[in-house]
Amino acid sequence: MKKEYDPGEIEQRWYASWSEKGLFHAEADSRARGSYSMVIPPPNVTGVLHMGHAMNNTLQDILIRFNRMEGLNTLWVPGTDHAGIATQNVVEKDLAKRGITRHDMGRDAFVEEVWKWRRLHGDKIIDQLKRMGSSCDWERLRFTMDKGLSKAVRKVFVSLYEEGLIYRSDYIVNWCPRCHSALSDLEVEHEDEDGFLWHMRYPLADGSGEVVVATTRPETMLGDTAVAVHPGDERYASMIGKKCILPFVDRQIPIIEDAVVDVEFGTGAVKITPAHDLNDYEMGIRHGLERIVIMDTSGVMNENAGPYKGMDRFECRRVLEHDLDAGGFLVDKTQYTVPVGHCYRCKSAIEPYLSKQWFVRVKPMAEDAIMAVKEGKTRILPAQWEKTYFEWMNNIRDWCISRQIWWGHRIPAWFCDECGEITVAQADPKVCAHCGSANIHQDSDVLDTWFSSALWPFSTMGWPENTPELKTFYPTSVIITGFDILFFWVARMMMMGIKFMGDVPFRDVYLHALVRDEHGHKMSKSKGNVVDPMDVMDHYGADAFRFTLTAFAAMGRDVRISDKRIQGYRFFINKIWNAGKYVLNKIEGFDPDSVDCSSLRFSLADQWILYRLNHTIHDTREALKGYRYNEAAETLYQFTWHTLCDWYIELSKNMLEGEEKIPTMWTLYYTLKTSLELLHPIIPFVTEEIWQEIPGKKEASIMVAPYPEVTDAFAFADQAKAMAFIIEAIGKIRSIRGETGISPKARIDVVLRSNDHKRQSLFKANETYIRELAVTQNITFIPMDDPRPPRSALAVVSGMEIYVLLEGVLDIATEIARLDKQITKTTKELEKKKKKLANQNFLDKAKEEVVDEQRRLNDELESKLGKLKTAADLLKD
RNA sequence: GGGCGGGUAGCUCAGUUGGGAGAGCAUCGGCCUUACAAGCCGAGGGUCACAGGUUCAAGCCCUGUUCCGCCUACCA
Repeated sequence: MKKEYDPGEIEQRWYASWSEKGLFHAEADSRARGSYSMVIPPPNVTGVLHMGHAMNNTLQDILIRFNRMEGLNTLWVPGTDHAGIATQNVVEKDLAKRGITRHDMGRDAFVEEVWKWRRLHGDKIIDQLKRMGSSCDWERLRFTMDKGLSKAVRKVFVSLYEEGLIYRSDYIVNWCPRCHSALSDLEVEHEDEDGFLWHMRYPLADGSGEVVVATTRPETMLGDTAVAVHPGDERYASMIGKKCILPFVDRQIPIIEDAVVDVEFGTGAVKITPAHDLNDYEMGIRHGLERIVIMDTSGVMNENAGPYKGMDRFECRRVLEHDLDAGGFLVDKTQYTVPVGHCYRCKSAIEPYLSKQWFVRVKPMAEDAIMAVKEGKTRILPAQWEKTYFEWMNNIRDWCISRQIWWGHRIPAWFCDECGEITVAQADPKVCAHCGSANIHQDSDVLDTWFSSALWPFSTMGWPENTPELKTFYPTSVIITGFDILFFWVARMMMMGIKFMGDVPFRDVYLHALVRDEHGHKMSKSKGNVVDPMDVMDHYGADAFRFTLTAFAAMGRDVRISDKRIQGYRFFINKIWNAGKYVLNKIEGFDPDSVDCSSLRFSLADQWILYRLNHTIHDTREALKGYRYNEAAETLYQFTWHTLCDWYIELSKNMLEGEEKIPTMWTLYYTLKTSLELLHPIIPFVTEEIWQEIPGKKEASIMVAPYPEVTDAFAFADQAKAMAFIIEAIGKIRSIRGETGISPKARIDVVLRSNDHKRQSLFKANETYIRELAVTQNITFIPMDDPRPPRSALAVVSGMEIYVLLEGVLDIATEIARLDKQITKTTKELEKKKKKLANQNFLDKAKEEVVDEQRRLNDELESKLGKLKTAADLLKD
């Protein structure tokens, strides 16, 4: 084995090996062992791996590998998402470089171009996931525009349509004038911007006065069809029913009353533009108002805008303001913060726009999805997200699913040019279902990308066929994803899964945090703070990267990735490597299969590490089962480095001779192997590399080795406690050495003074540990009747005093100072304890075991303090 | 406007039934001890945002204040 761990070559080699052996594959066999399944949140096919993916896939892979080692029939379905608008934008940009627009090509050619793009670049992110070690079943790789998935999409659309849950209607939608498409409410990002509130006057038609309205969007006045005031607003009572004149377009519009109007806001009179504002649209329906669309699909003013026709909407605003002012219509203009919606893809300002769109009536499905969580059929973790889920589900509005783009699932609806009716069908119809005319054409819109994603947990398993996959693996065990797509995706999968499969799509939902930069800022290209996971892996290896993400994945908290931290865990990987190297070297030629471990005479140190290992197994398993990733990582880090390496391996160096040799070799072998298996789900590569070198009979890969289980055979609680005393003593002696500046090489003499015979014999029997790890020479045991050794440093442990003889080793003054420091510290602690125990209420009301514990600690501190004081006095004389 | 999360060591963060405040990095001192200097041994450092309350006991539970972040919203 090489001196330093080199991840690059090793990671590549093992991934290929696992793949060749078919270890990622799961068969759909419901008779087999229990099953465990997951579907990947499909990354955009245009995507490149970012920190979010890295986090997401690491957490998934850990659970997949853990459960696979548990012996479950474990499936992880991978795939990619066609990502309608995003992908179309990418390909359009590509074409633009060649001076071509999609309109030059036409729809069919453009769609073919996107497929071509996908074939060329679409698997990049898949390769990156492999680089991370993701153990997906690649034989089952799916794409949301696959034949099978497209079939599922059509089936769902047609069913919902027939049930009346999908309908087509005029409505105000979020329109992106750049993408030329409607967007769902979720695809709009709101942001407060500095704007203005314009007050403008509309003269009354009968010349009896004027009404002043306030608006943040003066250009929409061109589409006004009413002015509304609150019922009973005395200021305007006399105007109700009258008409006012809209400047520039000279339209007469009524003044109406509606309870929605806020008396306090602005002038208490609001202009109503039913075709360009949702509120106004709804008010328009209530009052039967005309709807005048004043812009085209690019946000350019149309013929209804009269003299402003042909102007961009923002240019129109500027010109109109000038004209209003010039015409004496502008009363006031004040600074005002206004929330503006932006397209989540291209960031253009969203235009509320009246158009005909397809919608899903989601209320009934939302109710079932709420019930499923309330009844515990699906658990949402961390639990605080449940509330958010309910909140959204309860206030859900119909889902606009049509998009005016070309890349995506075409809506399976055909319009009849003869009778005007709509035919919705799974198979492309030849004639209109209503009048039989062959003169039909398909709706040009495609479906919202999330429509197909909503079906992902069952469409990837072959639905609508009744496949063995569905039987074996549905519902999936858990979905792991970022909280940012709880509504986009998780909620909709819940609705669709319950609707079409009759059961929830997953038992658990685990929502992880966002990965941010080290200062807590969201990573973005414009900020230039993006850390590329591929760079990280090039530098530190996939294992170090995965371990970092895991250690940071505390439930419900943002993750701040920092280079330093990754480096720290890179060192940890190297530490494991070196421990492996040490153990393998020491057990060379050792055949673990020839040893019956139940007949081995384990040393105290052996028993101690086996006991600690048992605990580590328990804690790690519990943490993983509870999605407490950071705890699992922390537990294993502490055990491997600070228990196994710092203590046991050091202790083992003096136990590889004589009768201790075989038990020590076995313990080294066993502890290393088990630790690697425990670590494998988090850091698959380095663990496999070392594990393969371990002697003895074992599985073809650590990937399919059984995950370690707690065993009664190592329930060495008493021995572990005894060893802990020795470790404590070694620590105390080392501390004295360190603090008083005794040379690390100087073998010192130590006197252990105690009347505790058991303790004395324990230390006598295990003298070697102290001699080697605390670098001592003579260790003398004396009873409490014997006088304290003069000119010595003192450390107090429970039931024993430890004296380090200083004669000729160092200056007494240093030790006096050291003791004084400890006396101060101990006195403080003791005071706190005394105060507590002096409180009668505490003694009366606290649990008995708590009081006893406090008394014990008090006594211990008291005795320690006394000893320290005596020792200090002695030295001062 | 509504909702959620957070404020713990210089930095990044743990701390799940309330009972002696932790880790990593950074800092300081000492070590090339034959697995590892990407390492080993030792040390220093915190009125757990602030103010109240509950309790024998609060980083943890309750109320209020404040600061930061996020989500959500049809206040023109």
